[in-house]
Amino acid sequence: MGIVRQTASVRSLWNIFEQGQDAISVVELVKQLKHSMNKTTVYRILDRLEQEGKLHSFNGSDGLRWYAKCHDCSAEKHLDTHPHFQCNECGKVECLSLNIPIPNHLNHQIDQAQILLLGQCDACLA
Amino acid sequence: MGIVRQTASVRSLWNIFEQGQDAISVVELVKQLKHSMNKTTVYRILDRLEQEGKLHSFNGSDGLRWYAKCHDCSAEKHLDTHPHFQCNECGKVECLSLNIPIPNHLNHQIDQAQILLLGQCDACLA
DNA sequence: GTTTATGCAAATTCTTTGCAATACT
DNA sequence: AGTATTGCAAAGAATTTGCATAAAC
Repeated sequence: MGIVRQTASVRSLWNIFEQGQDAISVVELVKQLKHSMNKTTVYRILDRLEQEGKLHSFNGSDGLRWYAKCHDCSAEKHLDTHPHFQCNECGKVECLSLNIPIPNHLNHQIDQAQILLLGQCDACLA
Repeated sequence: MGIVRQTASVRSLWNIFEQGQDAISVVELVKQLKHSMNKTTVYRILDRLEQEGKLHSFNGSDGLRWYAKCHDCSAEKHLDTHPHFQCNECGKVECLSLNIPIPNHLNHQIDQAQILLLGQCDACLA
């Protein structure tokens, strides 16, 4: 795993991403890992995994920081413009695998895009 | 269902939006209005103005809540998809007046879009 | 006069920091 | 051995809440 050492904590945390839903808030992770590691450690591991390009983070509409496994964003060549969908009711966040075209004639240098779509998920609609 | 009253505080706060840049963080507003009203009041007025449709809010990459005057979003008919641009260096946020097309074949009910573009503003590039 | 707005202080919640101790390679 | 990682406690920062008072309609 490169610079990031293979500690038990890192494996526990990564495991959650391998098995669970694709986007999880830090708060939720801290809650789930409460008995196996300190919350500070959770924050720090997430930081490292993001720097390594294994995860990407964004801010939910709830003001929390969310992390998700990187799919195409690891390429790093082009601007990653896949949106995240957050349910207004249950708060769950989901990565959507598609590309939202961003016009490039804006006279701004754009390095990153955070696209958050808010609505209701199928479960909450039913 | 209460009405929004025209108080001196509301006018002071609104004044900042009329004169200043189009997007301001709550923290900045609290700082600017420190001597004329309590920070709790700032939060509450912003809340009301947003409910009235005069302002819209979104979360910056800094984790802060930002507010901006509504332009087209007041129409409320269609999905407002104008992006906000935040400079990674100075942190300033700007509303960009354009429409980012969101595909509607996603099988999600989408009520709102928060599009945050990150990069460097002209001032910081120079 | 009734209802909404405000101030103040305190509480909550999320995140970061410092430092000594521990575990990885 | 050397360096990255962790735990813990404490600090910081943003936002919310409860309640009594004040101001708007």
